[in-house]
Amino acid sequence: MAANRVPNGQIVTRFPPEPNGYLHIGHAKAICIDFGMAEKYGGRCHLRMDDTNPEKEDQEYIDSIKTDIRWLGFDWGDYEYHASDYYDQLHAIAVNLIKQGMAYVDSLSAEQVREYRGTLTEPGRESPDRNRPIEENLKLFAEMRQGKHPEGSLVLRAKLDMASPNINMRDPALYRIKFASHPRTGDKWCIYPMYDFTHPISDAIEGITHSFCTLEFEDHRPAYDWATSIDGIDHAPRQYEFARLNITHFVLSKRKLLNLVKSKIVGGWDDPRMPTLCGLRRRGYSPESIKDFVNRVGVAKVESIVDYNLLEFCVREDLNKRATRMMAVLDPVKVVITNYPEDQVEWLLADNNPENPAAGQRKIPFSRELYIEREDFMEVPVKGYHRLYIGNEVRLKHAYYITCTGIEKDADGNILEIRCTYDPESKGGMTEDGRKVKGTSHWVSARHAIDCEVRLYDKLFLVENPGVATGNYLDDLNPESLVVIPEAKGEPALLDTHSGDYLQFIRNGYFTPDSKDHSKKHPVFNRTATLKDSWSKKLQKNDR
RNA sequence: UGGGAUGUAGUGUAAUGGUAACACUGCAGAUUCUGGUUCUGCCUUUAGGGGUUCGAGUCCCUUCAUCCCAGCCA
Repeated sequence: MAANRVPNGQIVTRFPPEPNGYLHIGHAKAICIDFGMAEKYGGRCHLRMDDTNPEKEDQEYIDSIKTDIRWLGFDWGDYEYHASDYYDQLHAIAVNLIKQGMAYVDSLSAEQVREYRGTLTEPGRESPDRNRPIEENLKLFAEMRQGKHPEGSLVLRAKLDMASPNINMRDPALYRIKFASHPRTGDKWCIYPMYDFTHPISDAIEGITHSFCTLEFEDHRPAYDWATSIDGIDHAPRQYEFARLNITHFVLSKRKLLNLVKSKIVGGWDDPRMPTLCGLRRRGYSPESIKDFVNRVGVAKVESIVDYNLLEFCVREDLNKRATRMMAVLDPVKVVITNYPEDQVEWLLADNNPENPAAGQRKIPFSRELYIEREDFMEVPVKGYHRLYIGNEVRLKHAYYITCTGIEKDADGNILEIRCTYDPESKGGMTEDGRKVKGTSHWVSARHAIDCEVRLYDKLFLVENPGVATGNYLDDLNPESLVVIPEAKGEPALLDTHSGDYLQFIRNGYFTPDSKDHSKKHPVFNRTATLKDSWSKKLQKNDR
């Protein structure tokens, strides 16, 4: 995109987050564009904190933003800036503007400014202060800086065009008074520059060539072009707009995300159901899957809503390649292999990842009493069911073929244990005679099993566009977005997993140890995504 | 009713004025020691109407639809 505009091919971009919230997947799109363009054309990308509103901004956010960008795999090198680095320069430029009669101090109240601005269809009127003498402007502006005037009493405005059809050009505010302490400049300033003034000039100072931003800034481009053409600014970056990322079943507005956190609907910014980068990370998403997703979505100027399915496809595709396969039983029922020696234990070999032989193998213990998934047995099998039922033979993954001979129930009819026999010839999961066994179940040896907590995460919202039909996105919350299984049974090797590991619990989905709560003493696994499940789909169809 | 943008399968994104395509979803089937993976096939597209042209998704006119803008937020 327009890289040929730069003579030596050196393009310079910037990612300019406002540190007033955590980065989410929508920002990931911007990051991929800003850093990606620079990478692609052999340029560089600056990280610049757009910190011009001390009331909303916080060091906590600054730190998290840097962590998240690095996690995604991007590096701004030494090019780390803050809009607040330019406060002195910005101030000098403003003073010059006043001297040239191009800016004035306005004493209209905020309400009055609004009235004078006119409406979308009617032009505005000029402020009575618009022609205040330059000397007076200079004096007042100096006093503003010295803290001699209360917040809201005065504002510095550019003298542009009150009749402009573009409201952003009707004498935009350049500086406002705020007696707020800034995370970086402390109490040095009590006047702070506005976005339309700060952003373009910061871009110019840094030698940015391509300033990418979202569509809503399109209307600000004339203001951007004005600010970068102020006398003394010798570099003219150009602004390009692209559409924001929207994803079905998600909300991506800072306000709504903040509300989810504050109202404790989720556990925090890094709750695995949040679309924040820290949330997705804790959920078990790899940075590669997120970047792949963003690349597949593409860049355009049409407002669009991407199907959540595409995101899930991207994680699954990536995790399928890299996740270590393990076995865990979430809803255990006991299986007793009646012809297997009481005290015998065999350590069977299992592939860590069939998609990647280099991942090696590990050993899992097999014994007479096992757990399998409750839904892997049916007393009265439905049509097409090829798992365990009385008389049927199935394979225990990596182990043996077993045939169900009977079950034992309690007084209420609950299945207590399933009795089976095994075929010693089928060790490793196959036989010489090549007979077909359709069903394969995962399992865990009862005496070797470890107890673990498993957190089953699902979409936070039930509908594609939360709030659109109901009027309130909170009405569309999925009550089952988190289902906790306090005591799942897992194979022993699960004890050796760590935060950041990508796992697949065979036939159950992709999981990762929780970065906050997981420990050897109390293993906790978060479900990143389910496996595709054509069987339950088929069942549902048969029900209808 | 001011200004700025945008309309291509269900979704997202491509197509020097020259056969409308790719991915996801959905559906059907094959393979499989995960009902996963993999593979095969199918469904469905240029907002409407005019015009220019041998030929239009692309150029022109027009209509319609959608989004953004009236912070001393970014």
